[in-house]
Amino acid sequence: MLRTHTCGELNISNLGQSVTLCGWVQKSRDLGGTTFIDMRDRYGLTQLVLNSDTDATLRETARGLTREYVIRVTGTVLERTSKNAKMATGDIEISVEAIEILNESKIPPFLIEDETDGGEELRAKYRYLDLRRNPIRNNMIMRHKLAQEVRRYLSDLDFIEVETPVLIKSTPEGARDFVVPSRMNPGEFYALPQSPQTFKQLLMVSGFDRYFQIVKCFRDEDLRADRQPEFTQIDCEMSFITQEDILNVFEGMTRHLFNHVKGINLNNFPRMDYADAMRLYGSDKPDLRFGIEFVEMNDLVKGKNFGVFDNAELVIGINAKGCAEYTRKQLDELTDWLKRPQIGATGLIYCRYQADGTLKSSVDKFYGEDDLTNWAAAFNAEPGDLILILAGQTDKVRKQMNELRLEIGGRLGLRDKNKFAPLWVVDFPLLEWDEESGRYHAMHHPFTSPKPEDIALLDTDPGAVRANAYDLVINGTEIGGGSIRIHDRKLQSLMFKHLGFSPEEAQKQFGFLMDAFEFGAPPHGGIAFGFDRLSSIFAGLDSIRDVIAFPKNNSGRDVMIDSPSTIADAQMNELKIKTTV
RNA sequence: GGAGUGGUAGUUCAGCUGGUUAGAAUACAUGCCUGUCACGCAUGGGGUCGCGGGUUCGAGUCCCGUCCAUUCCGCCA
Repeated sequence: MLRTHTCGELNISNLGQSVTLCGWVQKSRDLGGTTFIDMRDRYGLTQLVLNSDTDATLRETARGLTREYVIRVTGTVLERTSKNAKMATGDIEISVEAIEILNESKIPPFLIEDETDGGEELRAKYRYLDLRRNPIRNNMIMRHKLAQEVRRYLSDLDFIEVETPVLIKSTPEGARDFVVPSRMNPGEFYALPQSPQTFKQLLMVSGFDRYFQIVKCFRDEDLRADRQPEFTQIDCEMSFITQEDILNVFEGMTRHLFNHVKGINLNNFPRMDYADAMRLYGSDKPDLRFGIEFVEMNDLVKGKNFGVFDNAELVIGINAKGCAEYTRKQLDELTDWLKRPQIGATGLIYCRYQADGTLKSSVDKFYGEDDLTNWAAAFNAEPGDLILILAGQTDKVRKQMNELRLEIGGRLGLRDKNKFAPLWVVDFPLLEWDEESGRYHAMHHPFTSPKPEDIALLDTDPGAVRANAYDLVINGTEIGGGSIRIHDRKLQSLMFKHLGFSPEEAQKQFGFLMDAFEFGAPPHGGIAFGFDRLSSIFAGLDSIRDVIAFPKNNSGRDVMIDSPSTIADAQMNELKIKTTV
């Protein structure tokens, strides 16, 4: 070992000891007669001191040290004459007796400090320097703890971690696959898994009973702040269970993680039907850190000759508590914000419950005081509140109101990063109509089982069939999702039929799974958590990039190693990939 | 595929209705300073204003195109 201690552990109890530390030069402060150097490693910061008692050539060496030099220092632990309460090692300093320069460093392009001056792009290019900073390193440490606690919790419940293949088969369902050419099978391709879904089901057929894996998954779709082309899932599956068992085990896991990693004890997670989530919040992942439920107003507003409301399929409103003070200008800005193409509302109608108890709406021409009083009652509004109303086609207006609700919640400071509101959303629809392809798609995936009592509806009203599917939502982010699977060949075939597969296609794509179901497949189900998203929520971040050691940018590029990149013609030839221009 | 925002010193940014030599902070360099810890003080170096074209007597600023970054919509079973 080149060192006797780390830079984070020395304190007043070490006084007088001769120690050797290794680390990076964080900063030096040369006061003329005295030179202070802050030395950093993963564990902390220790101050070195050189003064008139120090050897002259040693002081000269110390003056030549600039930021990020890697040094090995031997000296004696002294009590500081002026202590620094803000530092863990602030009571002591090292009187330097020897300095060995282990490696020099160029001046880094941005500050290696908690509050850096570097922008995202620069930090990404020099990610190894960014990872030296406390906030990013702490994210990595927290992520490690999360993974460790996941393994501990699940292992204690007899789950077994099994690795599944990364080179698998491309399927047409779901997201676009990343593909890998096969040199030994010219013209053929592997696909990288979007999830280990079929493998974990086969492990259930194999009798593994309880499986999990912390595993990389891949989707070749456009990225977002919370979406990377390669991401990590906590993938889980259990046999001989009901939906209730899955919810209990994984609610337990989530609470275990909050308890052991953040020291937070969460109450029992509420549950909500998909239909209620859509009706009350316009979203299948409502942020329950705050209330503000939708109020449906059709009965209150129809038939008063106001065309916008009369022609609308749905009129809904929310009560923005205490926002009656909003000026006309603020409301116009809010309206413009709603009209942006990303949201696409056609207009915003409001009703102020003014401080003096009177009601004033933007549609007073059509609605009298009695009407507005009824509105206020429906919203439990009080003086000082502002009712915001949207009208239109049901799905669209709910989606728009969801955006408005989140915006208002944010403005009212109700989306506190230190508050955690988990929610199970259950009873998702099995199928979802897709205009583009003109057929139903599996809302979750094609292996999800329908609720037995709804199977009859498959032929008459496929969109109304509910699935044994569930999502775990925390603070409006989908953290996990799963389902009770189909374990019967006949039912699985029926599903593929409803998804527009011919029997031949179904056999070609998923025959291996349906064949397996014929050899004693147990009833099973599972769930997968987005590990990056979970980590980002624990870290209080909106983006998952800073909980990933080496993330990709918005275009799927790694700007540090500069990938993806072209390959040599020889490689292309070997892979039998034709180049067409 | 679409919409928004941005690109000016190593870095983060300012730069108005187009007008002298493009600024600030910080970083960096040099000097001074014996208790700093955001040390202080003084001095200094540092710019293809993303790239290409256009308008104009004159473009960092206006227009067109393009590239890059970022956020969102589509997409993501």
